[in-house]
Amino acid sequence: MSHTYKYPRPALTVDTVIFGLDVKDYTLQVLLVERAQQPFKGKWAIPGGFVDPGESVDDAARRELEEECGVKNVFLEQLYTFGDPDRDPREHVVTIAYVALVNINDHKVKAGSDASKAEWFPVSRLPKLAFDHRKILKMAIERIQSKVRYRPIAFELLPKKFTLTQLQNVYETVLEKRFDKRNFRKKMQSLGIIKDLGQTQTKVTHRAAKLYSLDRKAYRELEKQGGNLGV
Amino acid sequence: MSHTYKYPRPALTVDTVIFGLDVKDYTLQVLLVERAQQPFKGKWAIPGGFVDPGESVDDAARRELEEECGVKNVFLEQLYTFGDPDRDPREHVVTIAYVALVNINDHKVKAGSDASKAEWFPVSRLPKLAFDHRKILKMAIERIQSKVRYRPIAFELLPKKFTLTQLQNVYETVLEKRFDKRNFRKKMQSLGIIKDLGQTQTKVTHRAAKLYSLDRKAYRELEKQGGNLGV
DNA sequence: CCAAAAGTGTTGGGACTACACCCATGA
DNA sequence: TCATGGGTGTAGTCCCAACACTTTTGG
Repeated sequence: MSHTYKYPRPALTVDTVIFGLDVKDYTLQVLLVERAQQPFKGKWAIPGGFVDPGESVDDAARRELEEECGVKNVFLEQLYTFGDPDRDPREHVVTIAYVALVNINDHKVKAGSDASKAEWFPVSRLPKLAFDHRKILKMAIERIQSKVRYRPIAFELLPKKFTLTQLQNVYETVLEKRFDKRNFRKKMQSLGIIKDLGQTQTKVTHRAAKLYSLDRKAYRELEKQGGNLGV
Repeated sequence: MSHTYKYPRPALTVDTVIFGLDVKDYTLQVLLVERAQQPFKGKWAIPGGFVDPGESVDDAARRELEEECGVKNVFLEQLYTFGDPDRDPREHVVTIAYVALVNINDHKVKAGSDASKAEWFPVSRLPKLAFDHRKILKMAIERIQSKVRYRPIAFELLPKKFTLTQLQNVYETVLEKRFDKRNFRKKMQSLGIIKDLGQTQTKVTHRAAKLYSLDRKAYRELEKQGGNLGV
């Protein structure tokens, strides 16, 4: 079956830049797929696919992310729409790019469900990319870094109960920057968005750390006042 | 002539939220067009149109803006892509929204070039809008306000030579907020992005104000350091 | 000399930075 | 008792907000 329109239409795809956080070795990584076909056969690319008509583009991105990574309910947001007519040599393909952030340790090697193979790359050592994907990725890195300063996405990557050191590690990894431990703790505590659970770690070979959880209600309050996290 | 594709494709449009600044009465306004056809006949809408294949979506937005408003080289940037399948009752239409900012006094009544009539509305008194345009407009207002804090778009709305009071008026109008005159001046001067031209106003019935111009080189320096304007 | 807008300096408080040491735990 | 990471307080600096009066100009 085919589809006929009065005027020509560009094709529409969704591409999702999936960032994975490896808190263990302080690296921010990206999931890329190797292209099995021309054009750019053998080059690495940001995973993506066509938007099914009748499907919202947000849903297309969520579907894509789940197929690729098997995750739901992670940070996922629209980045930008790239619409140069020559970004794909075959025809005019407009792509709506999304950014996602997942905990890499939960999604280790997880090959793509289609024919292509998928692999994590540290953002500091990227391979050659297909299409205009280098440009998309550059914008995605800027976005994820600025986003983490304003929204509590760092918390999404941690277990419900976490220590302040774990939280600090997430920030340091995404922002590729170290913070002073004392100042970081003071800042987080003064924001009033984390709750001391009155519990501690167990089975650690050193002083057990206190456990905290995100106080979502307080967070939403802060958010309303345009609150950034000041990190 | 018609166009046939193997898989169905959503239609793709560009809608541009055109903000006009009226420095005289401190209002931020939006240019809307009245719809001549169904659906939403008689309702007001954000001006827009289809993306011609082979045309970049940025170019489509620039073309749209020039047709609608007769302006070039003003602030214009992509806002967000809206892709719910039911946002248009006829079929799945994905729209890439843009935001523009022009000086309303240069573009007074300027009716749209197509059949519909165009009118400026203060953002505080908007009519009923077609489609999901209320949602688009809300996001556009947030964007223009946050943008003006980070980028020197205020300067685009002023003549090459301007006074500090004029500059302050632009900020106050877009942000719908008043600033302390002394602090505003100190801030702007300390940023080092404006040059004192050593000239003054003429033909004013009060003390003549000094004239300044934007120092674009210094501005780009500041921009590199992620510099926001702190207003 | 009056009206109208231009122009300017100081002070207090809050937030950030930088910095070094003691504490609890299990091996 | 040692190794490991957890946990804390203070002082200096900078930036911001708040605030009122004098100056220049043309009418």
